[in-house]
Amino acid sequence: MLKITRKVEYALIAMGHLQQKEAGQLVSAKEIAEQYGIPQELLAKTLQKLAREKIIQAVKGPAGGYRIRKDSNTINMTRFIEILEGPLGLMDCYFDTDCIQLNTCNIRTPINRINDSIRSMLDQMTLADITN
Amino acid sequence: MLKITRKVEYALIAMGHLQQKEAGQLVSAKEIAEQYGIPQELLAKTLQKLAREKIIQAVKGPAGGYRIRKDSNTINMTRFIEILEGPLGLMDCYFDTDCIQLNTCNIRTPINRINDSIRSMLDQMTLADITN
DNA sequence: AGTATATACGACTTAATTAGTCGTATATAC
DNA sequence: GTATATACGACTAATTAAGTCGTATATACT
Repeated sequence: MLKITRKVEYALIAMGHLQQKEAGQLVSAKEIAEQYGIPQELLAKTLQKLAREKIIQAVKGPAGGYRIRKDSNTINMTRFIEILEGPLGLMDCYFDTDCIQLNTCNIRTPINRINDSIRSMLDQMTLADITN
Repeated sequence: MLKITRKVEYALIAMGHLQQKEAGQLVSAKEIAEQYGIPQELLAKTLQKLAREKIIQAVKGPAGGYRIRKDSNTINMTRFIEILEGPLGLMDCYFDTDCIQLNTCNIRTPINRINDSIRSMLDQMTLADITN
């Protein structure tokens, strides 16, 4: 509980790695996977998601790979996590409002307050804060 | 991801319910389970854990049940959650230090900083903040 | 043109965690 | 002694996360 998934973990490791490279330098998923001992295909899929959302840039073909964008490290952690894992909330009713217990539930409001706290914390945190 | 488990959810609902009762009044797991439409046995087990840790007081026998203690609502959320779910950290390496990747891992420190932020937030939050 | 290597991506399988159930023991009020 | 409540470990079911596979596409290089 309250754990980050491997997808996010691997993605952060990769972002950290990419940011250490000189601007414009391409690194393949394979290279990163090997260096950190993580499953290549899984890492590839998460990097593809990030590329789709324009967090990083992908280049196909041999000698291709991924590279950082100018604004890559200004993205906040809420967005980053939600790209990879979907909606970020302590309970589903933070997004879905079709809970049967909604009327009797006596903790929805306070839980959502915690939620907001965590979210705003992650909102204010950029990738640069993590990977630098 | 970053979700609270049902155990904690149910426990919070129950605590909220107990706190609404007058001091010393006993409420059975069955009664709470029925009122909020949650599985009785599961709720019972979580309340037992809380009783074992002296968060609430249990009374056996017919007309028995659980009741709030004087200091029940001064407990902080980190402790409350950890009683029910065990160690609370975004990554296992926050507690276990036997990760193979520890040496190559480039995100351990920053992740732990986030961890500390979330923990201290939950540390400063008492049960009363949630259930009142 | 053909080959090697990279991303792209959906479908699938396996592993791990969470949720919920069951059986049995114990305490106690009536 | 019976009914009802907590106590608690063992078990099963359901859900989610982790990882794999197959296939398509782009492209640099020979």
